[in-house]
Amino acid sequence: MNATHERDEPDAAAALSLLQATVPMHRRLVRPGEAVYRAGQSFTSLYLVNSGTYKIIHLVPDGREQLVRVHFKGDWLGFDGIAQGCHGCDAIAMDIGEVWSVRYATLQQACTRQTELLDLLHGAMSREISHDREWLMALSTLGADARVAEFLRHWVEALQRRGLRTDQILLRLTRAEIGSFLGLTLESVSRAFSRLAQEQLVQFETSHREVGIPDSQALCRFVQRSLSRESTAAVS
Amino acid sequence: MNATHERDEPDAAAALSLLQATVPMHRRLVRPGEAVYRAGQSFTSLYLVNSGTYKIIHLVPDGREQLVRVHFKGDWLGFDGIAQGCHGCDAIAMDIGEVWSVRYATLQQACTRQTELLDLLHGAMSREISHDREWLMALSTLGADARVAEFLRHWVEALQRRGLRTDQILLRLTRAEIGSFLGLTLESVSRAFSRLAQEQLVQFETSHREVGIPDSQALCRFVQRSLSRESTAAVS
DNA sequence: CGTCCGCTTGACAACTGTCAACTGTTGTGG
DNA sequence: CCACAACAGTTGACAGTTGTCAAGCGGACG
Repeated sequence: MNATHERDEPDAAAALSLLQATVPMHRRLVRPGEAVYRAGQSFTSLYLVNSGTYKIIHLVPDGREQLVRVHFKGDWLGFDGIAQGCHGCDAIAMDIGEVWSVRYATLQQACTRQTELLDLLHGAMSREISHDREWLMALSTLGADARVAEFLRHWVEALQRRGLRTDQILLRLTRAEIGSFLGLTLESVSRAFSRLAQEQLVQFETSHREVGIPDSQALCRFVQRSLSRESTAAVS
Repeated sequence: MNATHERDEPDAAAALSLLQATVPMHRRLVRPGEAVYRAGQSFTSLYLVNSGTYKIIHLVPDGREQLVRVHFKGDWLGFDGIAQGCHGCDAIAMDIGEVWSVRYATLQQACTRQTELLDLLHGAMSREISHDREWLMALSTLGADARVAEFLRHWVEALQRRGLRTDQILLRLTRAEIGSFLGLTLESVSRAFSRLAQEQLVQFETSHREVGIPDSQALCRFVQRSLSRESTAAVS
């Protein structure tokens, strides 16, 4: 599939094989735009991503939608439902993919026997919490250009951990969706992309969704510089 | 202590008594400014808050600090450490309080025997994820005034769930700390408070840290109104 | 009593949102 | 095959919000 010979993220591979070995689950194929689950739907199962890309969105009454998060292979979907008993967001497939659904009750019982499974689950939830916190901090400290750069950096990092190519990434999101995630308007996202392109940090080919990343390190440096310039919102 | 005769949040009380009954733990008293754990410190234990208020902060190299979250009785501290093996933030006591520390390895073993404990833990982590997501959305959609209102609303809600008085709350945070949490400058926070006071949504007594909330419902309405006015950052 | 610190307020600058025009692509139907 | 509409994206001009800088107030504490 790619130049690195399917060297998937260790965690992702381990999670998938362990789950396959210990718990009964249901493989489900999804098509672009199809929902894995929807907000309000009662919580019964967790979903482990085997392939594809998924967006978590929150629908506001007006019909507008807010992008909350993007998930890749090895990620779990649906943790938000455990506490409340129903899901708070929609999980939508962005391309053809496969999720493995596991009944939560079953998983719970399996956890009492398999400590590795418990580790796996807690690790995934913990990572989810850390990830959300990183974004909380990013949103409260970074300006528009740096937010878009950080968005790309995270995407690249996610692909990197899964052994996929990172010099050319395909965002299956509109500018408006990216903006709704970053707290910006679509125009601000577009301008940010233009400025990043001017600084040679990204390149656009024929499609505006395909982003060339010549040097992912340079993106990190850009975000770091932006952080150190902003003495903003700091204490003493 | 208060008019409602110590009617604590059911969840919090249940969590505390269940933990006490099933797992060996260490009661630890903390004083204002004392750290429960610090960023970089290796992860060994989780901490369940028995009393007091705690802030989770992230220290940036420059010595500046970023407020990430505030915790109350019944909340767990330290989930972010599970995946990475060390804590990513500092947890600092804001007043005198008591936390119950439980070795994670021990807790894990106990979970294999006590399903209720597993439920409890997963519920807490799930709630943490939902909570962070709510704030992600708030930060990307709300203006300055609404963010401050939302901040107060959350604080009130947290006290309400624990059966404490909510008409008069004591923020143990400076304007700068609130600002760092909300992605605003201390001046913007101050101005937002002034505008909320003008609209009779809050009242300030002698101290600027004591906030009177005559009608917490009105705060909700204010945030809702603010949301519907902003067709911002929406998709189609 | 004086200093330090947290808070408020004002004036101005910078950034982002709003509105509008325009380009380019895609898909549909004549 | 072309005309057309629909849609994603870019760009410019301008307005609104928030950040920056500066001044001043008042309580806490030595």
